[in-house]
Amino acid sequence: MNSHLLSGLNPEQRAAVELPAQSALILAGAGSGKTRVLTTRIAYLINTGQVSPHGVLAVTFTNKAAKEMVTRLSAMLPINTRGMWIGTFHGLCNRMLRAHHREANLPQTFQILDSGDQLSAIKRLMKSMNVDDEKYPPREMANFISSNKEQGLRAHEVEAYDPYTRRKVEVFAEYDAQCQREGVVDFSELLLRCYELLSRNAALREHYQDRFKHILVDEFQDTSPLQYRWLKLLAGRSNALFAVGDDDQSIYAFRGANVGNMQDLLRDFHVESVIKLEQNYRSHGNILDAANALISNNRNRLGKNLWTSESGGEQLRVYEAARDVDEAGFIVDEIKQLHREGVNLKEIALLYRSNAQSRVLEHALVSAGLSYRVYGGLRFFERQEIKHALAYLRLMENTDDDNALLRIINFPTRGIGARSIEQLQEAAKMNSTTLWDAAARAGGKVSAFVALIESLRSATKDLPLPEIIDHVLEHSGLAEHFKNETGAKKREAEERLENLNELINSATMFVHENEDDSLTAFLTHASLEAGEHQAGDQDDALHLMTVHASKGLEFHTVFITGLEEGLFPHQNSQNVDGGLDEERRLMYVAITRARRRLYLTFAQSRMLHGKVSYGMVSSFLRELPDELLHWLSPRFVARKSFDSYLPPSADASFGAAPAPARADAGIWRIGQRVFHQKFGEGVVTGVEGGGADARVQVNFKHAGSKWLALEYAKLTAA
DNA sequence: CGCACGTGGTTTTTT
DNA sequence: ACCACGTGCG
Repeated sequence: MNSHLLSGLNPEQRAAVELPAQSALILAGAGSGKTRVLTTRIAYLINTGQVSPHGVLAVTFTNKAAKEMVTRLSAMLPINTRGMWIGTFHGLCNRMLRAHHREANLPQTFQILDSGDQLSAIKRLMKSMNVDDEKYPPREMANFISSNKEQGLRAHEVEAYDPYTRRKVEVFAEYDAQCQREGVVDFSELLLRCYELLSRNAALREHYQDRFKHILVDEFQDTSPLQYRWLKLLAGRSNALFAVGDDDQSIYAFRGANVGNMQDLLRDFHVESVIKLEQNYRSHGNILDAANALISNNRNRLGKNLWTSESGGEQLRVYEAARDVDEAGFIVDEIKQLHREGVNLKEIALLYRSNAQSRVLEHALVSAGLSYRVYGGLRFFERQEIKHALAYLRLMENTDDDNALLRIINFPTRGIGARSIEQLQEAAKMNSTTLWDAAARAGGKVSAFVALIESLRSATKDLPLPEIIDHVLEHSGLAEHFKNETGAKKREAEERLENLNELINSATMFVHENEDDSLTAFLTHASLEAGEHQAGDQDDALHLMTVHASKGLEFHTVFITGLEEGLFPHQNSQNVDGGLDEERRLMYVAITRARRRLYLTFAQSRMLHGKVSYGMVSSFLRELPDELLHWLSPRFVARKSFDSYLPPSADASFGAAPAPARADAGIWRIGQRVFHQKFGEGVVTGVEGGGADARVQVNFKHAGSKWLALEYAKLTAA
């Protein structure tokens, strides 16, 4: 009965699916059928009676991936996937913590702080602790706390040898105490708390170890140390951990991912079988050859080479533009041509390293009347009006949630000013209570607010979820507030009202799709699934997104734009250990998104932070074999190498584009290798100013990064 | 309380 | 260039 499951799998995929019940690492290259192997493995285990659906735990990073797995599994097996433990790390930890909230020392209705909530909680705390927010930027503090938790560390476990770090540790400790008082947890707390729950409570740990005979992990290269420890704990001595990942696509080290987990897994789980999935079903040969050539420049790889049974296909098309706007113009022309040839717009992606680059592209697309969609902006549950509505609901659920209270105590305005709020905070601090308790004892407008929340709560006690929300919107004054808006803000307010209505719709959907249709469950859903970027695959529109956001997707045609030294690879990666390698993996991800056609474009100059800046072609382009590239810009037709690169002004014959306004920083360009009498070797990382003020920034091998005034500094090309 | 203006920062991001 | 945030005034 498994023949239909296994048919169509190549030998390696099949070997992975049919592995005996032991831990394994599947090195799955881009486009090698990774998700298919993962889901087929689960179906196979269940079908062969090796495990019941009840005994499987499958974990992913995104809700999208989890959903996809469930959908595919349902198509393969006639089982109810609803109760199965398939989800994100955060989703599964949340589930365990809810089930054992007492043991985890949490209220049953604990709420989840998203990154924005976390930041405001930290700001508030720092104010009350009198911490200087110039010396300790709240954002940095949030990072400090989260990254320590991702390492599995509590405040008292952090090594602090200097007063600066010690102060941060104090805030860390106080922050956790504040969250505990308020009955809220942030994202990393969800994981750490769950880890601690399992590690301290032997009975619980053994219960889950007995249950989950097979643990499957997607995108294993993206796991953090804490996530890995959590997996190890659940796997225990005898369960099988089936990890699928690709070290070459590890692009999230900056947020705590640890590729080293792959090596550790081999050692810790005595993995005998590493299976490599190297056959690619996505791209033509030249695209894969380019990807392979590029990534071979990285050291410390587990080693993998993608191949395809398809033909080589086209060469990669390279285009150099004078300015960013010309780059955009070229892209528009090519897209129009492709569209005429019958390629759907939604089969074309424009990728860039950083979000700011979308602006110029968007401008050109609008002028040309091409429809597009930018992926990755603000998400539904992160919109201001939605967060306000949710804050009412959260406060009704859990009055200890100071964050929620502060957000809405004066929104819409009800005459409770900064002064009254300060008094509340002082009173709460004095009596070590929450703001709600302090508010309950206050009079006047504050007590009216307390009464409002209480009346919302009692009036909605027995209502179904969508009606609760409807009632709150109508009686909190939120809907009213936006309805009354006039003048310049009218349109904006109308949109916000629409979004609030959409919130009711999403609650209706939620009730239909979930067994647990409580308010708490919905609020959790809102925190953990910030809302898919509006779907809408129906209309034919171009895809614009960062390279990061493109991971996992594929397109007929891909444009990788802004291939300039300093942009991609990004100059900030220069100072980070292993930074360049991660940038190269990012480029590898970008290249492997393309099925048939790949454009690589760059510009000699572009607007950056409000100034024109000049860059050199990306070193990544130089790492691609010449024979795979087809130069579309005239300049380089006769030239095979970049070594004789000249500033734009030196070549008057270039195209018809107007010459860019020239910086007097002369011939120095970002990415250029230089030599200085005193500081030695370095690379130009910035160019600015003109005339006597012209300066270049150079990152010296030994002397570090410096700004040099060109009038005085003696720089030579190296 | 709310708006106007000034200032600083500006890679990537899911949960 | 652009946006988010904070301060000071009406």
